[in-house]
Amino acid sequence: VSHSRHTGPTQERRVTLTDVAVQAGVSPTTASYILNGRSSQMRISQTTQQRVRTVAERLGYRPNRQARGLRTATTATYGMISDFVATGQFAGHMLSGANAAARATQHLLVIGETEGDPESEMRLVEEMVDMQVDGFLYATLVAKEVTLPAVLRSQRVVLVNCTDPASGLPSVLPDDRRGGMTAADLLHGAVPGADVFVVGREDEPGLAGRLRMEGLVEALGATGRRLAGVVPCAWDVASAHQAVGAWLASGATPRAVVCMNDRVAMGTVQAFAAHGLRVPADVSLVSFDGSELAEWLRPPVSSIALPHATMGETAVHLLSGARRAPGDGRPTLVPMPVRAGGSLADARASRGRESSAMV
Amino acid sequence: VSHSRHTGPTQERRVTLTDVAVQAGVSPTTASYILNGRSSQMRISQTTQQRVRTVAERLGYRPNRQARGLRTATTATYGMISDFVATGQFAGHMLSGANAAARATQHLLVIGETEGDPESEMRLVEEMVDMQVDGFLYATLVAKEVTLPAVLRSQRVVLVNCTDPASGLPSVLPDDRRGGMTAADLLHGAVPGADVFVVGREDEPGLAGRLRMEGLVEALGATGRRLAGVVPCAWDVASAHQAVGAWLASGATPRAVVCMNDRVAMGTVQAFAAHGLRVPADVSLVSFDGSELAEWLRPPVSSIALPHATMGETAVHLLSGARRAPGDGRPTLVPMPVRAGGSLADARASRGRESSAMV
DNA sequence: ATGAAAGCGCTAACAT
DNA sequence: ATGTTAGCGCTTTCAT
Repeated sequence: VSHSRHTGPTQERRVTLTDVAVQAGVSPTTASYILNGRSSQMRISQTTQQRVRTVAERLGYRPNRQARGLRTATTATYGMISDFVATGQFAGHMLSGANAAARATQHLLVIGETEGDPESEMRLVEEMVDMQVDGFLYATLVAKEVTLPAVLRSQRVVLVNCTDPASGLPSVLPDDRRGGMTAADLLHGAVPGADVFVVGREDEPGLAGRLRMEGLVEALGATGRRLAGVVPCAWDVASAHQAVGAWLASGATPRAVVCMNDRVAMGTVQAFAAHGLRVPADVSLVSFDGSELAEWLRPPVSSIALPHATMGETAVHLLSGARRAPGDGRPTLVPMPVRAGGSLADARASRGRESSAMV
Repeated sequence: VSHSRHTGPTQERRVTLTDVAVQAGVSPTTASYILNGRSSQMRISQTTQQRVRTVAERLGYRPNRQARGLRTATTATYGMISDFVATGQFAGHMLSGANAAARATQHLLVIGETEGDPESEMRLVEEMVDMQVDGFLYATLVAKEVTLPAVLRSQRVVLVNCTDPASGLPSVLPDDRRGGMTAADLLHGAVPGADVFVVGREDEPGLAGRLRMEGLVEALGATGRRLAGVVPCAWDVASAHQAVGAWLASGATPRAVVCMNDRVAMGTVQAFAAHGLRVPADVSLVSFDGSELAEWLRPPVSSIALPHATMGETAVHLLSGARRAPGDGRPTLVPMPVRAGGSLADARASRGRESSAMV
């Protein structure tokens, strides 16, 4: 090995497979087989294997992924196209889950934020295709139906938090319908007889509102109840605060409320506080999202969580594992776990203490 | 063009540079120069240029980035190593800013979440080095001093939201010190004579607490005031709620408060409400972070924002532009903009109306 | 049980 | 003003 000239720093050349082969006294072919763990099918002697491995280790050999990729037309990377990654913590959780799952198969994640711009989206996808990512995650901030951009049609792709029903492409969605049922069950457990109200418009953009409502109504029906009413408002703090405030001012005295998301829950809690309604003593509350915000409220609000991390993971598994499942087309639904807070009355406590000791 | 056999779908081969060259009747070299916009220095005739471009367009030619990369030891990607991307919305904003800046130079972003595990971090970096990313962004959730992992020493790298003082490596940090001064100024404008209190421990992990405090004290001093006191608590909602509650219960009647972050502000506001203190009529409030949470509080809290998106952008510019600025070693400080809420008293209104019309 | 040789698609010296 | 040639580092078919 020649030394660099004494001017300037040594520009270390990376160790190549050939370097290893030469040092170990074998051909690159042999070295390649051994280092890729295919030596058994090739019947290479134990001693040679050991020698090559040792040399590789000593030299600190690391394969050049571009060279390998050029040969195999793969990259060990997945591309993730998302409309919004800066808004809320949802994208972060999805990314986190997807990243973890990708790591488990030695893959890296390339990301791109489109900001909802089709032009930008197209360019992003094209560049990722050019670099030969092994597959795409196509994610949206809000759960909804989409039409997959044309450039992605010919790619291996899994939709996350969205579906393209027409295409039958694999997709991963939160199970909002069942989530709605869970909400009903939780309130039933807390305030058995009570009328149930919903805060938040059903027809907010996206699938969530409709599905949660469906599940809620169905579960209520199963125990012979009906939805007592909806306080319509946009799914944000200020709207909920205002709408619930007006509702209470008009004389409402709710005992069981479902909030369409945690921001709505925050506005609702603010309005309750302003009207002297105590949670959960006077009114029980359950919400959706499972964000940190729910924990921060007084009392912490029980929330049915959007399982973004799990969705990210699941999507990557779909992408990597299962040989393109026989295009059954039905979305993979991920259950929404309950993040328990203190916003649900303890039915046992209010019904009397016959059944359990005090806590 | 030959058709595929009638069994199975057509496996379209990608158009290569050679395809274009052949179709245009030139050599790959010529085509390469033209399509890379270097035809002028090579003195290639206008007609040839036009012809090649047309053919490339017609064939839908797209360069194979791995092939190019193998040749140039380049990838047009940056690697971003972050400890936590799922926690809070900060990582999302940084990613978003970094992504936007990277896009502007045709670069893609490869991300990796280490979860604070050095082992995982090392592997992530190694894999990114193997794929020959053109540079690294090394980011932390909490602003702090770090020691750059050894594997990254030899790489082009910019630290984001952290510094490695010993190394003199380029880094980007929020200007928390000046942010502290801004807080003092805002309160001075709102309740000129009032004693100023801080909620939140100064020695929370990370640089932010100390710097904000420094700036605050300095700015107070500049107008002949002192910090009236600190309500020490962890930087989260529950701690702040509890600590401020106890403080008020002991008889405190603050008129000007700085909260160390928006979660602390939330707890503080909750405690104020519980004690009948109105914001901003009774007490003025300013906070740090500039998160959505601040907007959601009643009233919205004025917050000095962590400029994560700008930091991400800046870091990418540092990485791509400036030929490794003469290792001056001082961090690039990004200003923290004020996100105005309604938590600051209007001093003019309370002092009388001589100076301005009512709004 | 191992090696020679070809080639992935591109760029860049070096010819003309 | 354009073409020839070599080679980036790896995998893989085919020989031996």
